[in-house]
Amino acid sequence: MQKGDHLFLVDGSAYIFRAYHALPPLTRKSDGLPIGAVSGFCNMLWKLVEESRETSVGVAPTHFAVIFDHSSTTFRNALYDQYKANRQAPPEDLVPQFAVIREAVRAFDLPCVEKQGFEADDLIATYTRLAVEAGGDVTIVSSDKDLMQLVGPGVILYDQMKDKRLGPQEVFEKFGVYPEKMIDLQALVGDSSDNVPGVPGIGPKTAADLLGAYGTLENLLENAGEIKQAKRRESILAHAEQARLSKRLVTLDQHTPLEVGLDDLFIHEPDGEKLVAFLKAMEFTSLTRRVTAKLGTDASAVEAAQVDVTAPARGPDLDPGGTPGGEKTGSHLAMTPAAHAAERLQAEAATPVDRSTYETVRDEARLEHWIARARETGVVAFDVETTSLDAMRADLVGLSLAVAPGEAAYVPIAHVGEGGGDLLSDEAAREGVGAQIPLGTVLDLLKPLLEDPAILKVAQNAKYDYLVMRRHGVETAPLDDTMLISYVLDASSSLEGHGMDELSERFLGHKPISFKELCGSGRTLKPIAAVAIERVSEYAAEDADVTLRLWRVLKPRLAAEGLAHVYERLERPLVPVLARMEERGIRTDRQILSRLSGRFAQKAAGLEADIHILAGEPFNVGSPKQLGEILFGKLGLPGGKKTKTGQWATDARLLEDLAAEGHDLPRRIVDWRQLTKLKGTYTDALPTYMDAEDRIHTSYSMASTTTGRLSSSEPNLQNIPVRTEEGRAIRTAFVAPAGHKLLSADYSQIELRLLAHMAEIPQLTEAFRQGIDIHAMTASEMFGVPVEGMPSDVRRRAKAINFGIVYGISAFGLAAQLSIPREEAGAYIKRYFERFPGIRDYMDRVKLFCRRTGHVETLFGRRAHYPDIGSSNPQVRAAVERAAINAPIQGSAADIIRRAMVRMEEALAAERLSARMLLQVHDELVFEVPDDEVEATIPVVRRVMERAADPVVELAVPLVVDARAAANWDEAH
DNA sequence: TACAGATCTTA
DNA sequence: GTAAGATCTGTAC
Repeated sequence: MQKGDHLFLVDGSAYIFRAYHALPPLTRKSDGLPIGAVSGFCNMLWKLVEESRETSVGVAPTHFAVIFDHSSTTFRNALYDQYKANRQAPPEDLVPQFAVIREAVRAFDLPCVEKQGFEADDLIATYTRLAVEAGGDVTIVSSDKDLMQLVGPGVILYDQMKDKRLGPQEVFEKFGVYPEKMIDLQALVGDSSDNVPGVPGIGPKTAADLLGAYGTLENLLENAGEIKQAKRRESILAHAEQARLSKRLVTLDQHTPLEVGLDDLFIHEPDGEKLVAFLKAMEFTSLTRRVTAKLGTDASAVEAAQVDVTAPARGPDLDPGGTPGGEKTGSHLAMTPAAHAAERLQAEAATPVDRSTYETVRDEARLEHWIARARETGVVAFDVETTSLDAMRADLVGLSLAVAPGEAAYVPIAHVGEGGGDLLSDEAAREGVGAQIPLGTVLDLLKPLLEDPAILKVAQNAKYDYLVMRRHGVETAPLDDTMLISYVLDASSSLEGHGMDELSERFLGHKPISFKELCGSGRTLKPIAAVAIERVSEYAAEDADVTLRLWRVLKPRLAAEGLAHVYERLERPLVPVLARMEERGIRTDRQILSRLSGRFAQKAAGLEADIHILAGEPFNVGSPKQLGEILFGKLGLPGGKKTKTGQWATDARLLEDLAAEGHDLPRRIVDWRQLTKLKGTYTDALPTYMDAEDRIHTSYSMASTTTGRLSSSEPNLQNIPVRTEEGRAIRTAFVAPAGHKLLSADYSQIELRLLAHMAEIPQLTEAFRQGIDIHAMTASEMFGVPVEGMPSDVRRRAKAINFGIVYGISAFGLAAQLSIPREEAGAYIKRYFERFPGIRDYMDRVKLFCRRTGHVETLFGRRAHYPDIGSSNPQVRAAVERAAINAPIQGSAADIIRRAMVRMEEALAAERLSARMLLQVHDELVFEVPDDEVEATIPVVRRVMERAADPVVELAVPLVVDARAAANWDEAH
């Protein structure tokens, strides 16, 4: 929160009573649930959100919260036991609506705040103070006079019913005192509805007069003897202490401990589908119509949500809270998400993991028992044990299940004797390990459970388990992934990763058996199938148990921290999409790679011989250490620099500079390195990944970058060469099979476009709208050179600066990139910021936000945490700041292509196209398309990609996608 | 055998 | 100047 921000605080409890009384009583839904107040509440909230957005109410909110009362007992009861003692119980038909209204607020994707032991007014007072201190403005949506004491500079009260705004002047007109005197006035007048006594015989008018004359309550009480009117004087003298007590009762607590921070109230677009699902469930047809019209959600495509207030469960895929048959968790519906999450963490951390209770399932009856238990709880954590870390090559060895914390089992399937079984027949190998249910039977029994839409399956790194099960004919769904939940919550460069062992130690305080402890490593590595079943059972069941416990701790945090949208829209649905891409793989031409390897080897050998002659002795060219000795020691070449570790630096840029000075040796070393790199990393290595159909299956990691990008490994298909001609030759080996083409579609300048949008730079936005060459435009702005006939070097420099901006530019880095003095680079940057001052403002805003909150956010709300942003080491801090500046840009682009990928399969299917997505390379998607569908596919792919930000973010710049199809990746790209 | 550092590939 | 992963070398264990 900062200057210019605007916080809206809705007094939810007052809202409820107004909605209830404003509507005809006994409005009921078809199933009999009374929903009059819910309806009124939703209408008012929608109207408020919509109107405030259109700024007719005043300034549009940047932060928003709905605040509720949480309990009847507060610190005021300790002061005065009669406080609110004569409050009447709420009407009977209103009671069940309270929980539904909290659901409504969540459906609107608005933060819903309440705290045990505190009144809504105190929370409102605290948020108001914090917002004002941060320099922001506040609109309190309420007409309660108790809140008038908060009105002041930047703080107003808004009465939605009357459409009236109350500032200090309006308060004075109404009560005869300015807001800062409201507390004293209330102390004198009292409040019969809250049982605040006040001073008998003193009403608002008298109180205002007295305060006008005496200034403050305390001054009045001290000098009450001077009051002329006898009755008034005696009453005040007699009730002075009562007035002081009343003052304490009506004074709002501006220092309530908060569980939801001010910055967590940052507003974002409502999730149309979630909201419509709720409204449909409530049968609010006219509001549904208005909402869909506004948000562009297709109501017919959305199913009504399950909102059931009679049972604590809300359906397993929405909430890991009350599961039917699970232990009592309290009526969490009445809790804030944050309180719920905190309670969960405490509960799980307090329950130790006990491996001795796990069961090894060796017959069908017991397996059926576990399946039945899973059906009772509605949630099951599972984990597959296999022969390989590579999901595409892995065979099932066993499988574990957990249905409740501490209630877990392992189902051995393909364990063999201690010898390993390599030389034995299956049957002989399985001797002596005890009974195991045959694989086919296990699958037959588990398939209905794993595919049951009503049973939530939880896994750690679910893509792996999903893929293994899919290869065994099981389409696991719905699926939650603890690794991805952790990633969404805590993506950070300095925090460790999201592996299960790590998460378990962090959140449960428990260290699970590691794979290494179970199977050894290196020379001692033993196939898991050959490890004693009882030991594997403990290990595997523990993994499922821990996964379930982690899920119970982490899942509620998503809602509490406003990250449910990121998880539900950008992570969860991508799991099966990526799994299928990995499963398909891409066809590769072994011959092309082999020919290239030969050519590279020959050329490298020739260069190596030359190098040895020029060096005067044979040495290992691949050793930078030996090379440095030769170049800068023996031959005494100039320009020797040291690396961090004191070795001679021999990187390509340095060698290029030497070559430019006319030295033969460095040139050849650069060439040799390129060839051996291409050979070693690509042409030699790629064939080892090919399967029987000559296809290569990469593995995507969804949780290993701080920004939200994917990464690819084994092999990495996101760094296949493209810049040099020899490198590009490798791309010709990635081919489409007979009758097909490869289609490559990539976003043009997506990061710069997003920068233009996010920083709101008019020149850049306009240039993108008109389709102007952005680097030439930048050069023209900076150097005053007309775009027509611009020298290529001028454009090149501008291009480097544009890239630099996205990377959080430094003079040092730009100087290195352009091989110019640092002073010159610094001058460029200065000039750039003069021409585009909005960029500097934007960067400052991002840094400030990060400093305040410890994180930055993408357009879609994904967070990247930078705990070291406040480092006292200027170099560290500058590096973190650059990362923090880059993350929202890189991350928003990553979010956009994720959205495109999630929507792509359905869009293609809807057009009856059989194109298959194979690869993602950050801003590019590669498809395999039948020859005769290429023409029809291109517009569909482009449309999905170009509209991927809709409807959550309306970009000020167009997204442009270039798409081309060809027989191989090089020609398509 | 395991790990860190240097180097090079991509967006 | 951002974000990744793979390979090779050299050294520590």
